[in-house]
This record gives sequence, structure tokens and C-alpha cells, in this order.
Amino acid sequence: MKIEIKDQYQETFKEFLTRKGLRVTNQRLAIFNAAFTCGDHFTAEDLLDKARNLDDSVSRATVYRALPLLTESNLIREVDVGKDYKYYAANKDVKTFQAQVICMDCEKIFEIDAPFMEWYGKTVAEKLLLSVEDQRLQVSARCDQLKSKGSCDRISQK
Amino acid sequence: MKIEIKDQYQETFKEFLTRKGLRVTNQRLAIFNAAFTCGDHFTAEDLLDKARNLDDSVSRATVYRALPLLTESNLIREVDVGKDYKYYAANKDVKTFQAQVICMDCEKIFEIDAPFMEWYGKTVAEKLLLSVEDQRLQVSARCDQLKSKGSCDRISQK
DNA sequence: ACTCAATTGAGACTCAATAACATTCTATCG
DNA sequence: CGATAGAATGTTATTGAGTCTCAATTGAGT
Repeated sequence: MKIEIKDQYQETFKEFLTRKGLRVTNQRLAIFNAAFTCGDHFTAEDLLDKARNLDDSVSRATVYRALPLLTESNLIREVDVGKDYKYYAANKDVKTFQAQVICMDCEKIFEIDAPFMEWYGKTVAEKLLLSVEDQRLQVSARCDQLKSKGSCDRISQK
Repeated sequence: MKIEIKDQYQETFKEFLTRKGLRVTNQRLAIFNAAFTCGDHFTAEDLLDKARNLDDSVSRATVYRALPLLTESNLIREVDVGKDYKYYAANKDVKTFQAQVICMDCEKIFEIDAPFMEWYGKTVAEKLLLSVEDQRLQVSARCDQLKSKGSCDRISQK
């Protein structure tokens, strides 16, 4: 069943490419499939590794070239955590606006539904006569309390 | 009068340094003063230029070493605009939580009071048993409509 | 199958930020 | 007040994510 859903998204990706006059290549499909089998949040480098498992000819440059296509087609989204590298996440079935809560110790990312925020950000921006493209509520936190519960697994290594 | 206020902040900075057993150096003071005479939002490189006007011995490394001290002492704040470099702003008299609205065309940054957000972000994080360190609401927008009003002065150059 | 533009991989490159290290300078103590 | 320890500095090299170049390859319409 999970496979069927992924294939459906893959179809969307193929349609997106052809509609834009772009080619459906093995590398692009490998990168797409990697994005949809990566864990929740992944970096470009994570994606490169995963994609190379599916097609070992995939290069770093191609991953970076594919990422804008995947975001433009709304299949993945950027998750900016204020570090000097970006995270991404597959848009599997996200409907509502989400706030991102990032643990500064273990870099774990929680995404929490926050539908009210979407309206709020728009209101703020439109007061300035700006047209909203994107918005994010980011909360930097520490999971001291979580450690005792075993939910904070990583110690900041990157 | 403006000078008096700045001197007051400078005193805070000096106290911060000595309280932490750090030294009050010319370079650190030059960087502090530069931060408080830069425009609204500045990059590390902007700060280096301004600081060198006050003390031409200031090096890039020292600026990068001073920035965490200035943020830790709450005299400046990071303003992350999702680019690959960071902006900073002096905390002159900001009391309330502010949302950041960034024009994707001209890179102009608007900071808008959004006191409600502070409560909201905390609520979200504390549901996860996380202790909040910092939070930001960032809205990416385009100022097409502003251009006609002449408020969008820069065309993306960086 | 043929063709040609789109796409690719390899590697050079950019640029913000950091690290290493020998030298300089601050603040304290005698 | 001058000596001293070690904090801070500038210089230079380095990192690392992301971008660019270009010759070689490949997809897809014919």
C-alpha cells in the first residue's frame, strides 16, 4: 500500500517533468525515490547517499539540480533550521501549515500542525502590501526533559 | 541622546565580558560600536567594514568570534532569512516578539510586532516537553505591489 | 535507428564561516 | 609600576555546502 502511494507521487513527478518539457531520467527517478524512502528529514548529502543506493551513477550536482524540481513540483519541502545547510522533507500527506520545533542539542525536528499561523503570517504581510510566498514558524528548544524519557537519541555531532 | 543610550549598552557589554572573565579589548568595542551604528540589518561582512572604520586592525576572524558574544549578551540578534549567510540586528529597544517579513526580490527585511506569537510558539514546544530557547516567524514575500509605490528600492544583486 | 538538445558526472570553483598557531596585549599580582 | 600568564588577536589555511563549466552521454520525437 505504501508503495502504491509512492508510485502515485512518482507519476505526479513524471507529469511535472514532461509538462515542463524536461526529461524523465533514471537519475531523477532515483533521487525522487530516495527522497520518499529517506527518513523524515534529510539533507542534500543524505539524499545523495540514498539515491546512489538506487543508481550509483547519481552525482552530487544532479542531486542539487533535482532538488529545485522536487520543491517546485511540491513533492518535497525545504525545512530551514537556521544551520548552514538545509533539510528537506517529503510532502507525503501534509495539508496544514506546520510549525517546526528543533532541538538545539540533538537536532531532532518536530513538525506540529499550526493552522492558525498561516492566516496570521498572511495578515501581517498583507498589511505591508506584500504577497506571501512562504512562511515558517521555527522554535529552537532544548529537550533536557526529553532525555530522561529517551526521546532525544542524538548528541549533536554535525 | 542617542549616544548616551549606546554608551549604556556598551556598559552592558563590558559588564558581560568581565562577568564571564573575558577581556575588554579595543577590537571588541569597535565591533560593538559598529553593530550599533550599522543600519537596521547587517551581515558579518558589513560589520567587518564598519568596525574597520573605527579600528583598522579588526580582522574577519575577530568579528566572527565577537558575534556569539554579542548575541549571547542579548545586544544583537540573528535574523535568518534563509540565505546562505546570516543577517544580524542590534537590539536597541525591542521588547515584543517580532515576525520577520522578507521580500524575496529586494531582500528588504521588515520586522513587525507579533506578541501573540511568543505565547503560541511556547505553547507548541511545551506540549513536546521542550524548553524554548528562541523562536521566529518568517514570512517570505514579494513586493510587486510595493514597487509601484517606490518602497522596493533594491533589485536582488547578492 | 537517427538526431540534437537536454542532461549528466567530474572536478574546479565560490564564499561564508572556522581552525591553527605564532604574536600581541590585557588585567592582575607582586 | 613593571612583570607575567594566558586570553585575544591577525594571518593564513581550511572546511563544507552549494554552484558552475564543459565535454561526454542519453532521452525521446522523428
